[in-house]
Amino acid sequence: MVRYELMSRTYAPTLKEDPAEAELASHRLLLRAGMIRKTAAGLYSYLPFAWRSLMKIEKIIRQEMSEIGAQEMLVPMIVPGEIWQQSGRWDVYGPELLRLKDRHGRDFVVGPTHEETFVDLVMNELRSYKQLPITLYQIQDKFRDEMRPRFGLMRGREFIMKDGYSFDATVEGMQKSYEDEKAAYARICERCGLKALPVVADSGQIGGDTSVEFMALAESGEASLVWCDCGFAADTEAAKAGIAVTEGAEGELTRVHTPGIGSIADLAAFLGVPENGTRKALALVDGDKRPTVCFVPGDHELNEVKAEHAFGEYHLMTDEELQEYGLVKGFIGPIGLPENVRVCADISLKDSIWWLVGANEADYHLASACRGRDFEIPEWFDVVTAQEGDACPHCGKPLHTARGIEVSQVFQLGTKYSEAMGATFMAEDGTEKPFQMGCYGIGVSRTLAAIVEQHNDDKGIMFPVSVAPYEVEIVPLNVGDDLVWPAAQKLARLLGDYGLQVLVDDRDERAGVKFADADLYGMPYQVILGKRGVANEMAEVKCRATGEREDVPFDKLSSYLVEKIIPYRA
RNA sequence: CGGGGUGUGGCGCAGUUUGGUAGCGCAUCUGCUUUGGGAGCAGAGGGUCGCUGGUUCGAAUCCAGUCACCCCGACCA
Repeated sequence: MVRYELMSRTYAPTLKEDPAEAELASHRLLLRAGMIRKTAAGLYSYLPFAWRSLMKIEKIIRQEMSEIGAQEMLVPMIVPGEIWQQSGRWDVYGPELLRLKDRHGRDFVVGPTHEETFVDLVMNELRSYKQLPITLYQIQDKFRDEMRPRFGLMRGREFIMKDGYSFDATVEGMQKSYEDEKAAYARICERCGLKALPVVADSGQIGGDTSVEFMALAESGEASLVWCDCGFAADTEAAKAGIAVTEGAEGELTRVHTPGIGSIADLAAFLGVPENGTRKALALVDGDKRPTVCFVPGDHELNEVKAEHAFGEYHLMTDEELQEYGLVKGFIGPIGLPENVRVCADISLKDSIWWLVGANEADYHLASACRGRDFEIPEWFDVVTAQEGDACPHCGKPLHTARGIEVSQVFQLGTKYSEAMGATFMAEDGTEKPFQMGCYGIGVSRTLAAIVEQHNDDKGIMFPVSVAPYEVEIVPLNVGDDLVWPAAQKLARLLGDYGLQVLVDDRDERAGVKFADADLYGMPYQVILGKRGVANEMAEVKCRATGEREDVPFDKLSSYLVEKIIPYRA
């Protein structure tokens, strides 16, 4: 019975130098610590240490799922194309979806997510409201053919995901299932040692109305979010913030000569007004191929996700298109636009009457343009990205911005998939109704990357106890010594007997090599055994996270470490 | 997919501009010394320079094509 692991028997090849391809701390350190290796672009092999860590993350997930009554199961990774055609996503999902044909020419996809499979699974057996609610989940590899995989585990093409699906009879039931799952997700992040924030999110390609994603706060995160002291937080792609705009001067419509001043920054400086006192005109071609001009506050940016909700498959006009539609780049305004142009504006401008705008004529702007008197805006959309200082939609205080890694997301799907696929049950009132669904995803491998991202220093990883591959690493400095090595074995066995997960660096390496590797691996506690200490039955215990060292007598070592470790297990 | 870049022993790189038959550091193996923060000395093994074709007496080097990977932009756990 092995109660501890020998370094010489595991496979964790470290790199002394930084790999050229790694930019992010997590990518760099997971490679250097011998936890992952790239098999191809966006495809990573998980080596033993990474796998042990992932198993712990999964264990935490399983415990929390069990707490809320969700059942684990497993469906095939390969999905018949037919059910994707039923849901309609076969045509909607782009090249990110890996499609393949079997030898008979039948269509299949490698599952990027499994709403279809689960709906197809339950629709014939769940026939009555009496069988509901039910929540099923699995932990499985997913494949998304990302256009640009990067950052190691952060954005791979194949990745480990926990995906869960709830089936309810009523909207209220679905909301309860959703809230349970959301609460479990918050606990999962916390137990994995992640500082994460639930933020209001866009529901993207998955669909549905209500969605929250959990963002692990990290400067290196690809997602940006806004948050408020009152507890509100949202993905900037979804945030409906209050935006302060400055009114233009009241008075007669005035033509202002602004030679060569086509940018907002130049215009604001030239006329001595704040940038949000100007109105930026964005020219685009909407999903129906109509030329469109959309006005936004001068200091805000168009948000691509929101714009897609408003305009469909739009694109910003090229210089050629601007010319073709008779628009003057840098000087577009609402007065005197060509007839066929669709005109709209961001809702933050709805209360604003006096505008400073382009004159639709090179080198001229219009001051005191009065909405209602000089022009009208027929359509209003929420299309700009919230930014630092915008007002919180809940309490009105200024929002802060931060960056984060999206580790998980929960969605209220409603009947999107059940209706499309004809998945119904018999309701209490005797009518056939589509299931009310929710779906819930955790990027398991991305969670590992996020943990490393939040717990590292210049020497390496600093694993939280709950997800560390091993809890203790014993570092005998001289394995050839006839006192040190027997002591290392004895202590390893002892700590193992107390249930601690122990790794012993039994390699015949120099002290410096072992110290450097131990710091790189980042096991929470190092037990360092040198000749002098061992002669006095003393071990030096180093806490990786704090750097604190303490000399502990052999006979106190197990109780010392048990006390430090057991309470911090997940 | 658009733009930029890189492919040379296991890893990190030089050599390419100006063609002349491949080098450095780390790692590996052997021996001796060393042994609490990535050791020293001596010796050894390992590369048809991503691939294909072309130019040339001669190609890592020049030309064409192709593949892979990385970085910047549009998607998402």
